[in-house]
Amino acid sequence: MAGQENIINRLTLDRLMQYYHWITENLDPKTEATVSSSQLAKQLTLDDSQIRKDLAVIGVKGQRHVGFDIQEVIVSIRQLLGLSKSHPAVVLGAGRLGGAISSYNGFVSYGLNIVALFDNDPAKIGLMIGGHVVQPLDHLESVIKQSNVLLGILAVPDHAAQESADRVVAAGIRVIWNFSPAHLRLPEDIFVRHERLFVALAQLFYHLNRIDIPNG
Amino acid sequence: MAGQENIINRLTLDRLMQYYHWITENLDPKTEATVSSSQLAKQLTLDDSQIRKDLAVIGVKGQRHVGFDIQEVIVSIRQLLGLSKSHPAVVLGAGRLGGAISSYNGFVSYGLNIVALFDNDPAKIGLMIGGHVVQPLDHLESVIKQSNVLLGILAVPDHAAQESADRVVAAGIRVIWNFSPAHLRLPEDIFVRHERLFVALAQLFYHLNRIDIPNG
DNA sequence: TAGATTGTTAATCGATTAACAATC
DNA sequence: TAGATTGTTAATCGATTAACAATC
Repeated sequence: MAGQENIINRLTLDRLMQYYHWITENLDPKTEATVSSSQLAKQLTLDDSQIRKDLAVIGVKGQRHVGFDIQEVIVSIRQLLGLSKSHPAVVLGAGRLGGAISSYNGFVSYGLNIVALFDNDPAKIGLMIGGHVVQPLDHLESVIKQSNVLLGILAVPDHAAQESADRVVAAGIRVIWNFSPAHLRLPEDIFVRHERLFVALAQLFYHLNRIDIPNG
Repeated sequence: MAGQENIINRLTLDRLMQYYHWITENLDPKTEATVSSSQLAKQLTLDDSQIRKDLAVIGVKGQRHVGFDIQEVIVSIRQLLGLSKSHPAVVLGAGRLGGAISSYNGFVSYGLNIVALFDNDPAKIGLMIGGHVVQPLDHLESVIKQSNVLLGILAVPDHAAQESADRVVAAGIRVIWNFSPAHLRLPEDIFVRHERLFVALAQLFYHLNRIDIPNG
């Protein structure tokens, strides 16, 4: 009874992040105190029941006739995800994508803290990218240990992905954000989120092809 | 009966793209002629029925006792998505992310053809990024018309996203790949794929927090 | 008060997985 | 042939949406 723990699923977590983002970007707690599920639903093109359910999952209670307290929603999501904490991470691959990830302020504002950026290309080592000096991969293990890093971000080429993943896991990484197209094979207890940007092309091209021939 | 058209859904399209990628990266049609659904399923951690169903959707027939002809699978997916065609696209936003998208060879190899990269920052205009000269937004409409561009890629800051989207749509864009966190409001007939990278942080942090306190 | 909104259950929808006959 | 594999239907699972009593 006590150890019963509900793992919140991916879709719910993604939506909660969207709620948080929209509220903090668009509502001013000084002028508005509450937000209703139908208001949020309209803005994000979602069903209002969905929003009430998601908020119920994390224990946020609304007030009938009024809506949800903005501050309570913000604080609850922030606590659930630890958005006020600093989450140290390492980035592997100092190409354009790795550089973009390392220097994107949108991530920083949520608490992502890139502590180091690695590459094995001697030409890149020593370069300054988004406030980070590119370091050789030799330093990987010591940096991970020293900063207690648990999150690894892979922005390496396809062929280097599995090897990079194995190496960061061996060094103590427990969560991986994989931007490479490769399907990684890792121990069960390592959590991996695949970004797989290239698969989007399937949907984009499919829709483009259907537009090209509008004589149906 | 004739006009009956099955729209293939997002999940199926994404998986087909994964099949295509894995097969072309890992199998050599010279040495192996077929691949079985269970083989693919094992490699991609999917259910084998799923794969047979997806291939049935696009009309690929396997051979009982043997599997699916690799060439047939490749050709069918390539034709469905038009992976051999060139798909012209414009990128808005020449920051690090826009630059990464514009210069990523993985996309080019599938037929994505970035014809222009735009920014409104005078300091960036004229710069060469991944083989593209950064152009001022003034050129947007003429480039879209001249090259018959139907695909727009948004890599602009949150606050500029809606305005950028409206502008490319007005110029003739029909499909949008949105990398900004903003929720875009656009006409029904415009297809939008949201990438929303920041929502991934919710899941990553949630899992990190659960690791931090392993005394459950 | 009347109207608006939550909280929650039930209904629906859709996607995934299991199962197995067909068959090479 | 026996074993392997497809093709497809049925079963299951899970997520979304509808509905509405509770109520401020």
